Amino acid sequence: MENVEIAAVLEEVATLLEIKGANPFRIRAYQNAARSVEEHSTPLKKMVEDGAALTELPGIGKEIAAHITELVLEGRLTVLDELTAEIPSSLVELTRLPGVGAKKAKKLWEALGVETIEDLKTAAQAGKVAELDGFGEKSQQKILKGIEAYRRRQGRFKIADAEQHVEPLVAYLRQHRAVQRLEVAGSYRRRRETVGDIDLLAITTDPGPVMQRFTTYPEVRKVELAGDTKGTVVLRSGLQIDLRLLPPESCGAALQYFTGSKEHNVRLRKRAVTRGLRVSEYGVFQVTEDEAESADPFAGTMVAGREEADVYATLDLAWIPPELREDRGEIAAAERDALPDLITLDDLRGDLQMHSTWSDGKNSIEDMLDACVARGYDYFAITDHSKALAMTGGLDAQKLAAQWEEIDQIAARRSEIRVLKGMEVDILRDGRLDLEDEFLERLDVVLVSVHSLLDLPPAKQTARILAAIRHPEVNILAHPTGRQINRRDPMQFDLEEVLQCAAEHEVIVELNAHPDRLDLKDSHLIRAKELGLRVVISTDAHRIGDLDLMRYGVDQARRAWLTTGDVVNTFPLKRLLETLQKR
DNA sequence: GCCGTTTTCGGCCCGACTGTTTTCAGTCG
Repeated sequence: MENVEIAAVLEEVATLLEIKGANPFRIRAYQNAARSVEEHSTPLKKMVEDGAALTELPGIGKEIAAHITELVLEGRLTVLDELTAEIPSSLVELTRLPGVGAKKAKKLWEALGVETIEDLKTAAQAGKVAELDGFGEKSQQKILKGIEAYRRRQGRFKIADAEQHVEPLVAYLRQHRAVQRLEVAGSYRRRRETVGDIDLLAITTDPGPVMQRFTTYPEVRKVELAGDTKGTVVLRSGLQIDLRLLPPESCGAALQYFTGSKEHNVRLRKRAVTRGLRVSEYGVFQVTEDEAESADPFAGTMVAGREEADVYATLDLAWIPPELREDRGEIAAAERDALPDLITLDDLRGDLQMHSTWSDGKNSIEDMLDACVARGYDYFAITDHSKALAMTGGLDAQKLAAQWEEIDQIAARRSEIRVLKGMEVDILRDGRLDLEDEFLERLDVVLVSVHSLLDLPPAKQTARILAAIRHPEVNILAHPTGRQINRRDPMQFDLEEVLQCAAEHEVIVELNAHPDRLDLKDSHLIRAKELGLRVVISTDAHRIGDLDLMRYGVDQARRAWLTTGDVVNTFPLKRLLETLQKR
C-alpha cells in the first residue's frame, strides 16, 4: 500500500464524515493527515513495518496513526467500514463534481436515491435535480456538464501519482537475478502529464521466472494475462501494468517501440519502408519484398536492435529524446541534426514562485532560503499571496512592507543566495491588481494570477487577464489557465490573445511545475515559444519539500522543446534581473 | 482529530461568490 493510497482512504473518510455532518475540525484533521501522508517521502508501509512513530508526521496523532497501521497491516479500516455501513461510499465520487459538495451529495441521495454518478446523470436528465430545494436549472446543467468532464478524465493517473506505484514495482522486478535490464517505456517515459497504463520492458533470457515474479507482486489485484512474452496485471490502485519480456538483442528496438507515441512510430516505420527496412519491437531488419510480407517478425537480416540509438541511426536519424516523440516535427529535426538542446534540471538557477508562513506556506522565509541553498540555487523569490486571498492570509501593503524588512534582515546576513522580493498578486474581477502601484514598483518580481471567478464568460475572462498583463509592473503570468489536472478544467478564455499580448508586453509565462497543475501545458508552451515568449518554471512551493517538484516542470518543458534560452530561471542573476527590469 | 501549551482544553484560514432564495446555505479556494 503506497502513500497515495493511504492518503486516498483518509480523504474518503473525511468526505464521508462531511456527508454525515461530523465536526468540521475533525474532518479537516483527516484532510490534513491525508495531505501529510501524500507528501511524506518515505513509504508509511515501511515505517509501520519498522515500528517507526507515525505521530512524528505533521497532522498525524495517536488515532490516525492507529488507523494507518490498521490499514497497512490488515488492508482495511474499521472506521471506514462503519461509515460505509451508514452512507454509500459511492457518494464520495459525487463530491468530485463541481458544485456538488457533501451537503448536496447527501440531499441527492436522501431525496432522489442517487448513489452513483450514473444515477445522478439519469436524475438530472429527467429534470428531477432541478426540482429539489436548493437546486435549480443552472445547478442541474452544471452537474451534467461536470459529469461529462469527469468521464473524460477517468482512468488516467497523474504522472506523480503513477510514480508512487511504478517506482517500487520497478525496484522489485530489478531485484530478480533473471532480469538483465528493466525499463519503463510508454507515456511514462515520454513524461506525459497523465498516464493511462504503464508499459514495462524486461530484458531476460529466462522469461518464466520473471513473469512469475511480476504476477506475484504483492500489490497485484488481478492478473489479466501471463504468457512468455507478455503479461498484464492491474494493481490495487487500479493502475494497469503491461510487461513485455524480450531478449537482449531486441532491447533497444523494444524500448523504442514501446515508448511510442503511436504517431511517432507510424512515421518512423513509414520512413523505414522507403529504405527497405522493417522496424518492430524485435529489431530493425533489412528485408526483401518477399520478406517484408512475411509473418515472421525475424525475417530478413537484423541490422539494429540492441541499442535504441542504433534504431534511429539505421534510419539516418539522431537519437530523439522520449519527451519529443509525439510526431510534432521531431523526426524532421532529427534528420537535419537540428534537435533542440533540451533543458535539464541542472540548468535551473532559481525558483521564482514560493510561499512562506507570511501567507499560506508552511515554512519561514529563512527555511525556504536554506532549502534553496541546499538545491544549489543562486536566487529565489518569495511570492506570498495578496490580500484578496483572505483564506491564505494574503498580505496587504502594510504586511508586505513588514515582510520586506524581514527579507532585508535575512539578506544582510545570508549573502550566499539572492532573495528576490516578490508577490503573487491576485487579478481582481475587472483586471485590476490587488496591490497598489507604489508597492508593485518596489518589488523585484511581480507575479499575477487568477484565483477567483474562474468561470467568468470567456470574453470577460480574456479582458480581465489582458488588463492585468498590460500593467507595466507585471513580470510573470502565473498558472495561466488555472486548470488542475483530473480535477478542474482550464478557465475559458482566449489563450492565444493572452499569449500575444504577453509577448508584446514582455510578460513571462509560468510553467507551474506542480504535478497537479503543470500549467501551461506542453502544447501551450510550444505556442508560447513560437511567439517568442519567455517561460519561467516555478514550483509554487508551499513547503520545503515542494521545491523538489521542479523536475515535473522540467519534464513538461522538455516536451515543449524548451532550451535554456527560453527559460528565464536558467539565467545567471544579472541577466535575470535585466529581464525583469523590462521597462 | 490534532496541536500546543501560559499543557489535558480550546482553537483550528475565512471571505467571496453562486444560485438559490427573499435572507441564506453551500461551495470553493
